[in-house]
Amino acid sequence: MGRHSCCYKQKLRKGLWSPEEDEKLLRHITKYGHGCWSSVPKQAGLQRCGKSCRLRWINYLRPDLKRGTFSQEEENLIIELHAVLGNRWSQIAAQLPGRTDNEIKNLWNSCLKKKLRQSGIDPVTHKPLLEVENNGDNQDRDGEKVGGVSSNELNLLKSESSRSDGASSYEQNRPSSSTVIAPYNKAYARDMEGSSSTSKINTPTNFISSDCSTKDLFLDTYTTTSDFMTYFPLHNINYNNNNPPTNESCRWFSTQTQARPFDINTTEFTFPLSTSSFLPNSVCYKPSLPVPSDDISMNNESQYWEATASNHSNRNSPFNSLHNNTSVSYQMNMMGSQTTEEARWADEYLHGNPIVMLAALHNHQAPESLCNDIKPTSHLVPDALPHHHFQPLQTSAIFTRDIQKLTAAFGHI
DNA sequence: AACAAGCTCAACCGCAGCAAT
DNA sequence: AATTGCTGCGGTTGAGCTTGT
Repeated sequence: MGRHSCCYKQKLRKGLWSPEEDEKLLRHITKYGHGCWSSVPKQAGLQRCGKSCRLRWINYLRPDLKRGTFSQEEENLIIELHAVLGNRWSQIAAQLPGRTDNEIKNLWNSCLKKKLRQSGIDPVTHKPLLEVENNGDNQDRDGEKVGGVSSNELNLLKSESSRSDGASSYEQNRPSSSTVIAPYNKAYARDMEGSSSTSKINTPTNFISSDCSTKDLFLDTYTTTSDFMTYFPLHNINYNNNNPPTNESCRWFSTQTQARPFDINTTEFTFPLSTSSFLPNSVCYKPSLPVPSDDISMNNESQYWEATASNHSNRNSPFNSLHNNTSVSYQMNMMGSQTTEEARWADEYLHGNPIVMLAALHNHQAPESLCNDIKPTSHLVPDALPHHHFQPLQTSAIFTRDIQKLTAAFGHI
């Protein structure tokens, strides 16, 4: 590489670690802890720089690392979190115990990105590829390189050139998830004010600052999503006093989050929740995920898919127009290599995704409209919270309760 | 069998943020 | 206020492996 590096300067060893080196480092850290990383190699008798030791420990030697391939649940969670956090790998990794940011980054770059593309979803924006491509000029069909620059890169360049505040391009390009989470922050805060279950929760003091932007709430108050998720007691989201959590619904969460065990019967959850937990039936991913059996109209998969598909003709749905649009998009994609299931998956990803859906709710916009900052037509966007509109779309009583809960919590989102 | 292309993953790099001086 | 050192992060590289021709 020929570039300057601390290892080069100090003539230290580089490259793969030998078992002996591993043993030395492991023994040293086990015995003394790492303390100041820059002094570790000397103390451990290694010809490495501290940075290299730290990396080796974090990515390989740490005893709490989970080895092996990623489970489907983990992959799903990564995709969800990426939609919210973008390439903030360390924050994503914080939600997956035993996984490193490097590991997740590698998985994303080698596998998940491709999966999303194949399903017609832009891995950068988490929007339909065609929609993304329609916004650009010299872009190919599936996000691959055109003239040496991928469509995603073009998008980034575009957004980069159009901004002046110096923030990362992804902040603009990605879905407005920060504005989505904020209502939950508020709802949660209000719930927690009168809750007896706050003992274990370190609720941020400026949690519900009314003049604070939603972005501030999300990104500043909770410096990370992991904070937000960690603080978030599930039952406060999904149920109100009239609808306490049932064993059945709890069982659903167990299946959805089985990668990380937690006690569903405790007063609150202390493990970081998947964003999909907000909307249990949203089924953001392929329907290999178990469909809850306890909920209305969700008793079998075919029924669910049927309901979702039939929504496209539901004139009352605020997402009617976008459904039609995306259906066309996916059908066009399917003319390539996509299967019906993939198209459905992509459809579900967008229209069942709690992030996108709540963004729509919050801004009174359809998900795509929200992404594009296009104001929806008024007849599609009722002023009141459209409870009934979501039922056919989500076919989820729990989701409806979520909305009611939010409405009860702070009225007009 | 040989080669190329694609993929995976460990490791390196530069940079930014922070604290100490 | 400027400098220095440390840490953590995200982007990138490249060796080794797998798969396809």
